[in-house]
Amino acid sequence: KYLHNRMIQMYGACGSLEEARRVFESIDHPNGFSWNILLTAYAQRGHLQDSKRIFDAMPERDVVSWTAMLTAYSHAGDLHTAKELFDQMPQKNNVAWNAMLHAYAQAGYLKLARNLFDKMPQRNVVTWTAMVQAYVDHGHLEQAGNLFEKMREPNALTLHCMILAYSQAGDLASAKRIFHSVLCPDTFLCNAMLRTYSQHRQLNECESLFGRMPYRDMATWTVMLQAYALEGHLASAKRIFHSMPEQDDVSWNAMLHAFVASGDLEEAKTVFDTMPVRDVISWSSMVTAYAQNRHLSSAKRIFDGMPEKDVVAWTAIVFVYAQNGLLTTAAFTFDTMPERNLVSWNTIIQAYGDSIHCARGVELFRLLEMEGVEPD
RNA sequence: GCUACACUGUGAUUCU
Repeated sequence: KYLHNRMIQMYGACGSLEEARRVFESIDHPNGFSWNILLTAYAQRGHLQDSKRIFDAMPERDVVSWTAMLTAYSHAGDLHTAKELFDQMPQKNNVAWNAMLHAYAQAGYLKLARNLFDKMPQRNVVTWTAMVQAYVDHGHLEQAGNLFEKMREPNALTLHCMILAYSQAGDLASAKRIFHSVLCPDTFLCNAMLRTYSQHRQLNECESLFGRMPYRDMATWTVMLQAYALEGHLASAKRIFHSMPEQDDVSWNAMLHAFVASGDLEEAKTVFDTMPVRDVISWSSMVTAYAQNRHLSSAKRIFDGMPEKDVVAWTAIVFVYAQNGLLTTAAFTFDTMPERNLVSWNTIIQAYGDSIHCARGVELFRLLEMEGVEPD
């Protein structure tokens, strides 16, 4: 049963929900773990209705099941139902309170989040970090800083959150100060600081920190690769890529994208043909690569050849059509694509806005709001 | 012993 549960979880993690369900159904008497794991597999993939069906079918629901549902509704933007679940939960633990706090924060209700924070039975480091993060995300840097100062045991994640906050606010000095307040920063934290330096185009600082890091993981190398690529040092980026102890799918994609972004179609093609595994990210990078070089038909050929397409890939091809003046094709593709998000809406609205059909752009903007997508 | 909460590296639009 333990092994079966692990299998359900693994299938769920890689998105094979059918397989996950098959394993679940092969279990004689699934235990509470099995049910919860299946439930979260569906919930974390955004299959809200299926999650709810599983939740309702469960022989018994514990605090884990309730919290998983709460989070699922929160991620789907349904704060109302999330709150109802929270109120109906037979018992609540710290995790449940934290999940509700985060739900409020995600929905932009900072005051409600803070009220919850103040009246919670206990607060742990997750609670504090979620609250700090909430202030950061909504641009309340001062309150974030105040709360942070009061924390007794910030962990790497909390520090990372503050580093990011100061970095986004353009206050590199404060970010550095926090980083240097840690005696032995772990790889996680160093990576965050590396990225911050990279974003502020401090390549020398990147190199110096990189050189001082006792341990490097995949993220370390990939951030360095990007830092060089961002400055246009493609040869150095390539050198980093080949110096890595091993390459994973993320670093391959980062290398590919570096060449795409630099406009080097030939190198991009070579990487694409060499990489051991091409996922949906690699394919859409290639769509963009051809589109940038005005190879409309090649872009389309790559797109059509994709084994699976996600919303990013669809949006990329819509943009390619629009950019080449094929507004009708862009619109048709937009209408028929299986899923749309804010970026896809922006893309099609801008396409109309740039054309003589800007009234249609305005019309689409209203449609976007009707679909319940929050415009930016 | 396995499940739920904040959480570091890769792709699309605009702005910086």
